[in-house]
Amino acid sequence: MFEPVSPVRAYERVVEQIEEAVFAGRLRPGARLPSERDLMTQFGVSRSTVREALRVLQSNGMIQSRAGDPRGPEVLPASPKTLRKSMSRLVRAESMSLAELLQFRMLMEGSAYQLAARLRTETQLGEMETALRDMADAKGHAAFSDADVAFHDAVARATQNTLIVVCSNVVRGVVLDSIADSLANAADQQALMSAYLEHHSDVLQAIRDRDGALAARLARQALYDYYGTFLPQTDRNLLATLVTS
Amino acid sequence: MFEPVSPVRAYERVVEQIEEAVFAGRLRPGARLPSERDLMTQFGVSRSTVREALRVLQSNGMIQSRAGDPRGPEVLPASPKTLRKSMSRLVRAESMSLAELLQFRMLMEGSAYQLAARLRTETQLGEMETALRDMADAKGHAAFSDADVAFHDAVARATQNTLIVVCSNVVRGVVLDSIADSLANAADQQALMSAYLEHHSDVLQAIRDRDGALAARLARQALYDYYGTFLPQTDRNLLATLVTS
DNA sequence: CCTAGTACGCTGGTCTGACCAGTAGACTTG
DNA sequence: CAAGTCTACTGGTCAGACCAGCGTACTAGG
Repeated sequence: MFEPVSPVRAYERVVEQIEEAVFAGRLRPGARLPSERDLMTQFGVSRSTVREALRVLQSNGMIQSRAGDPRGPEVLPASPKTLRKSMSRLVRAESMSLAELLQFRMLMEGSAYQLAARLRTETQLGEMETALRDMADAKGHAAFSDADVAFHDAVARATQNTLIVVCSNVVRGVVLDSIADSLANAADQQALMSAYLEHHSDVLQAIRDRDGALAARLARQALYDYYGTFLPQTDRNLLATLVTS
Repeated sequence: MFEPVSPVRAYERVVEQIEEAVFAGRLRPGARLPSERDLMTQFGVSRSTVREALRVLQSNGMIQSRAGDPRGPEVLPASPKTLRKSMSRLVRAESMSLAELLQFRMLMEGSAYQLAARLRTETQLGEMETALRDMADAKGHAAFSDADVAFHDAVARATQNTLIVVCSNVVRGVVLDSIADSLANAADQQALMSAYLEHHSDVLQAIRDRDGALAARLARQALYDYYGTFLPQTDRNLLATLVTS
């Protein structure tokens, strides 16, 4: 019949007020908050309380403070970093398998590529081509990976859906988080990379042809071939059925 | 050539150590941390530092503390709550439209339903039927919504992919966050609900028949019909093309 | 003997006041 | 006018204090 109530701590109200100001646009990214000592008089609380509030905001990625900077804490632009952090955390806590992550990514990226094939503009096609060329020219693993990210981002942007862009990015990051070391030690990196590259040029062609179904299938195939090598056989079989569907 | 370094604050190391203990399983959900005064001697820092560390952990949803409880701060089980919070935050900050959210949900849920149709067991089919019956029997909006959640969860679980379960849940939550008020004031709630219900029983039949493509299409259709009424016409047209693809 | 009620010892939440290293910008110096 | 120095303030940390709130152990009453 009634809802349980919990006491509202002082620092929570400080957080709320600052959050509200950010969301309402009164505090834009790049703006500076008053110093802790100013905030403490403005809110009428002690510095410890202000500091705990700022700590929360900082851990949420909303502000950043540097010791000594007379300009005060900086309001940061929204970033998917915290999203990625909390997803990574959950993946670890629930001990999700790489197979699950990969399956999810295949599903999501498949849908995204299908949509992208339909909506892509010539400009975006150009971005994808550039990224692909960068991948081919890449010397080290880092450069290759950067170009890869650029390619996927270009495709995601072609969907004209910000949430798809963000989530693709985040999920890719989470997959990489949980595989980074295996990837670095992979025996036949070179072969893997060139196969991956070839797949992507096929994907690009499908997107150019506005063949969404094909683009989706090829994207799933590329993921399967690239990351599947790190999976145990049983998981690999499970994902194989996803490639063609 | 070199990476920029930032000074590591004391409270960050405290956070790291406690996080590490949680991830390594040395601190399981339900366990209690030492009191702040104990932690301060164990870490060799002041109470303010300990408190700022605990504040960060609390805002990440890893612990919870109650004033006066002699058992100390409680380690919480991992929960998608923070994931939802950070996604909601991002949606607001990037001012994503409802159309984008819905499009994303249609894509993701479509894929999930397709997979669920293939993998569902008889038990899960039973869970879906129960949820559907609860929806039909539901008196108020709250009960209806609860049963709806149960249905979607049952389908998500049928995919046997934890990440799909979590993300479906989160995205549904985010959509509801950004529409809750419109939904409550909807003129023809009753008609909307009964149409929604009918769609779901069709979806269930498709899942029962293991017809993934149909299940996906019907799921997208249901979302479109239900939430589409809250969209401006142009956005609605955009999503309409998604339903049949 | 058991139960109801109370008192205690601790908890977290908040405040005060202090010190330090670090930074930006004004200020001085060549 | 450019180089370097100085200073006033910043955030990070510490110490010590007080309060309300919670469990528990103890006590008084049945």
